Amino acid sequence: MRNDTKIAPRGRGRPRKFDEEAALRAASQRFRTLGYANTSLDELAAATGVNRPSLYAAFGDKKALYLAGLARTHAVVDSTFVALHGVNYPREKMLKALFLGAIEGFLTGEYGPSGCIAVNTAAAEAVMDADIREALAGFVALQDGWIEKLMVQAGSADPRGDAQIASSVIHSLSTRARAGTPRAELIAIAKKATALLLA
Amino acid sequence: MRNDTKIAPRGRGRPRKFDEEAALRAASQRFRTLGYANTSLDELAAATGVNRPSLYAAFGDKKALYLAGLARTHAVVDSTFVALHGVNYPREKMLKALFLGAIEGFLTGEYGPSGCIAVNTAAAEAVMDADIREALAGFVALQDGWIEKLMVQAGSADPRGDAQIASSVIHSLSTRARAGTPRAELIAIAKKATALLLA
DNA sequence: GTATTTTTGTACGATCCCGCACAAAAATAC
DNA sequence: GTATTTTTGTGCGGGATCGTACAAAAATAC
Repeated sequence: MRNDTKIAPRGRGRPRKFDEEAALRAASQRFRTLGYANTSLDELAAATGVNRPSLYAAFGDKKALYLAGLARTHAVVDSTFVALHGVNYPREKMLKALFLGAIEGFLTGEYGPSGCIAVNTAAAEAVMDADIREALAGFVALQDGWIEKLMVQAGSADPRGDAQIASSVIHSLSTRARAGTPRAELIAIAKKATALLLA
Repeated sequence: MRNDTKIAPRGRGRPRKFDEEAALRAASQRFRTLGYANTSLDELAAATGVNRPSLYAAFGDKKALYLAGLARTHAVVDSTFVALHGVNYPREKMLKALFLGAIEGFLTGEYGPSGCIAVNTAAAEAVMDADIREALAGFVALQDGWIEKLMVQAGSADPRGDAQIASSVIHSLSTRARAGTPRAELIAIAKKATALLLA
């Protein structure tokens, strides 16, 4: 296995042994699998290969690391939407790509289908933690907003409403994936949603 | 405030000081607000008025108490669907009652809108804990199944598909409520979903 | 009134976990 | 080569948490 993620030189002191982006990716993976509250810093240190003090130095405390992971995922999702918007598919093909892409992502996971980190782990913390609640709201808004753009592009008569429904179905696909629903049923739901939105 | 929830006599030893159902309700409330992993037994003891050893004696460990709370909520939801099925509304009225009832429930909470305990707290544990995952799957199936029955009753041409979409929108309404989405927007989404399902 | 049974409530031990202190290590600057 | 700077990694202290042991309390059975 290659691990060539080189690190930008930092000028003076001892060079970092880890790649910040890779560590963030590993930490996010762990948070997504275990949930925020169940993920200990020891596990994060083990998963990232970075010991606790270095994690603190690089990211701050546990919550800051989690929020950084959410922000990274936010950026990844955003660029995915940029790409999908770029190809300019007709309505049906766009919906298909949207739903099926989401499903495949949601079926991913270290120990089984894990859905969306925001919908399925941030939500648990959202009532008592305003920062995480805002991050979750930001995710929802990102998805709603982009799908609305896609709907406009595809000539929807009610882009906002159609986007809210498509986005909602995606939320549910995330929950269902995590509940163990098999791929075939997720795809059936996506097909039905597509049919309703095209009618 | 009245508290007349009397306790069934238990025959021999010292009588219980608490009502099992009331304790379960209080515990579930706390789990819903804080999430499973964030809820300590000390908090549960404080919220229920039952000290830890008595909680263990009555329900078993923390997970058993949580699962009992989910089961109780499951039963409550089930009886709600029984009632909704009993009134035999026409399609539009039925969908309105379904969505608006869900929204009002999701906006409930000790410290702000808390959504559905299963969708928003069980999901976080679902990847690593098979018991909780099954409980979540049971919730999803309960809702899908009942809404399908309602769709049949209301004369839907595709009861299964329509039910899956309606159910999915409800999942998302739960997530959105927890993210802080205001009631008006939740209602707008419900209206749009109703329109699509009636088309 | 005595024995039995069940619940209560205090107290405890063991574990886990977070966040940081501190010295060693590894680089650059001069 | 010496000083400076930054990261590493061990190790620790305080605190929270889970689950249980054990004696006191409160009821019934005889």
